[in-house]
Amino acid sequence: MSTRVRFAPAPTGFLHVGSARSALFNWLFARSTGGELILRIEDTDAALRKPEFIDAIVKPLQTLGIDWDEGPYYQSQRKQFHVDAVEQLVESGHAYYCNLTRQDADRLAEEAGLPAGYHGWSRDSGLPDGPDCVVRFRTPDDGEVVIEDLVRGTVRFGCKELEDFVIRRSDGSPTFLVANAVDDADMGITHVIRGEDLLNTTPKVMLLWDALDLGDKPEYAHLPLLVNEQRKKLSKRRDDVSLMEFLAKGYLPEAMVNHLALLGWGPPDDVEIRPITEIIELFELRNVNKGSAYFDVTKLNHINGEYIRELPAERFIELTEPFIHGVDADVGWDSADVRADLYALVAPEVQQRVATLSDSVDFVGWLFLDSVEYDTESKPWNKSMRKGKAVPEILDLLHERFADVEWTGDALNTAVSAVGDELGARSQVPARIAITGTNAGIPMWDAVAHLDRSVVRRRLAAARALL
RNA sequence: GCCCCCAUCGUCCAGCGGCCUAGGACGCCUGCCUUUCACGCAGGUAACACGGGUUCGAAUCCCGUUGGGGGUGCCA
Repeated sequence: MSTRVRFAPAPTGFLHVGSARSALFNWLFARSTGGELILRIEDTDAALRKPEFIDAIVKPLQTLGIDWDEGPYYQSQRKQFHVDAVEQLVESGHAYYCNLTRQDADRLAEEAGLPAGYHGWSRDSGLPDGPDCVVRFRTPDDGEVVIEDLVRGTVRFGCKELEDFVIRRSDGSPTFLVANAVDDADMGITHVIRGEDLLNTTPKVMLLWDALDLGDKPEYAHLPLLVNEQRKKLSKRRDDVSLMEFLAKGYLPEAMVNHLALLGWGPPDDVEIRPITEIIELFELRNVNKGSAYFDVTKLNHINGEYIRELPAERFIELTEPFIHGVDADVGWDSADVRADLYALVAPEVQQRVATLSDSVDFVGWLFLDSVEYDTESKPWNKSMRKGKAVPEILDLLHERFADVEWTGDALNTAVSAVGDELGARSQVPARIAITGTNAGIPMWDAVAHLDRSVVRRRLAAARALL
C-alpha cells in the first residue's frame, strides 16, 4: 500500500524552522517511499482562521521546494464531520456533557484532595447539552494505550493518567483531537510524522479512533524537537525562527533544506552537503534520532556558504542585486550609486567570501561610497596603521605616486609593492585600509582602477590625516 | 506535583555486541598557500553523564541514579 502523510500546521503566524523541519521530514518520507504528502491546515480554533496565516505557511513551503500532492485542506471546512463524530461519541456513551469551567475543576480537585485536573466530575450527571457545555471524552479507568512509535519504539500510557479531555468546546466547535482522528482516517493517512511535543496527545487520538471505530490506525513517528542554545523548544517569541526571515537575510532555500535535513538525521556515508535528490534516496525514518537538536546558525552559515560558492557567477549576481541595491538590506549608499559593471567585475571574488547573500553588502560599499569611514578603535587599524612600520610615509608616498601612475590594476599593485620595498615595510594592508576602510576584503587593485583617481588619493590623504 | 521522552566531542551527525586506543562535519587552534580577508590543503583540540547488571566481550542490551526536555488548556 502506498504511503500517505500529512503536514498539518496550525496557522499561527509565520512558519518557523521547526515546522519547516516537520514538513521536510514528511516530504522526504513521502518522496522516498513514492507516497503522497497532504497539506492540511489545522484551524479548528476560530482565532486561527486568517487568510494571511495560510499564506505564511504556503509560501515558505513553496520556496523551499516542499510540494504537496493534495490540499491544502482546511479542518474548519470539515467541521461538520467532526461535529457528527462528537455526536456519535455522545450517543454511544463514549462522551458526555459537562458545564464545569477549568476553575471549577481545579477547585473540586483541591477539595477532594486530588491532583489538579479534571476527574470526570460530570460523567454520570446526565447533564443535557447547553450553552456553557463542553463535551468530554470518557477515558477508560484502567488499561493502557500502547504506541509503537517508528522513532521512539514502544511508548505506553496508563489510561488512568488521561483525564476526560474536551472534544467539543462550549461554542460547539470540536477540538483538534477529534478533527485529527476523523481527518486522518478520512484522508487515508498511513504515517503521522510530527514533533515530539505532540507525543502526549497521541493516546487521546487513539482512544477516539477506537471509539469512533475508524479502522486501521496510522503509524506514528515523533521527531526530536529543535531547540535553542538553552536546549528549550524553539519558540517564536524568544528565538529567531522565522523561515522567511532566514531566506530574506540571504540564506538559500537549498542550503536551508540541507541543514534542516541534518537535524535529527544523517546520511550513512557522512556526506552532509549534497543534493536533495540524494537526501531523498538516503532518507529513512528508522534512522531518525531521538534526541533534540540545536538549531546552529554557525553551521547553517557554513552550509550556505558552500551552496553560494557553487552558484554560477551570473546567478550569484542576480541573487545579490536586491541586497546591493538596498532593497533587501540596509546599505549606506543610494541605489543609483551602485555601479553594476563594477559589481559584476568583483562579484566572483565576493562570492568566495560570503556566508549569506546579504553579506555581499559588506564587501562592496567602498566601491560605491564617495569616502569611507575608518574605525580607529578597531584591531586592524591598531595593528596595521597605528603600529605598522612607516605607515605615514607609505601613505604619503602612495598619494604622491598615485598622482601620475598608470591607472590600471597591475600598475597600482606594482606601485604599492614598490613603495613597500623602498621603505622596507608592508604597504599592502595600510593601502587597503586607507582605500576600503578595512583590512579584510576582495583582491582590490583591478577594482580600484575603476574608481576616480581623485577619490582614491583623497582617501589616502584622509587616512594619513588620522595618524 | 504527575505523565511522557531523551542522554556519544562546545554543536550536528556516524556507531545498531567484537572492525572503537570511538569516525565525519561545524566551531576553535597551528602551519601551508596568499597583495589583505576568505577559499583550498595539511595537522591539532575535544565526547561514550554516573552506578550496577547481562555477556567471553558493551558506546552499543537491561535496571537504577543524575541531568535535560516535552506535556499537563474550552491552543495545536
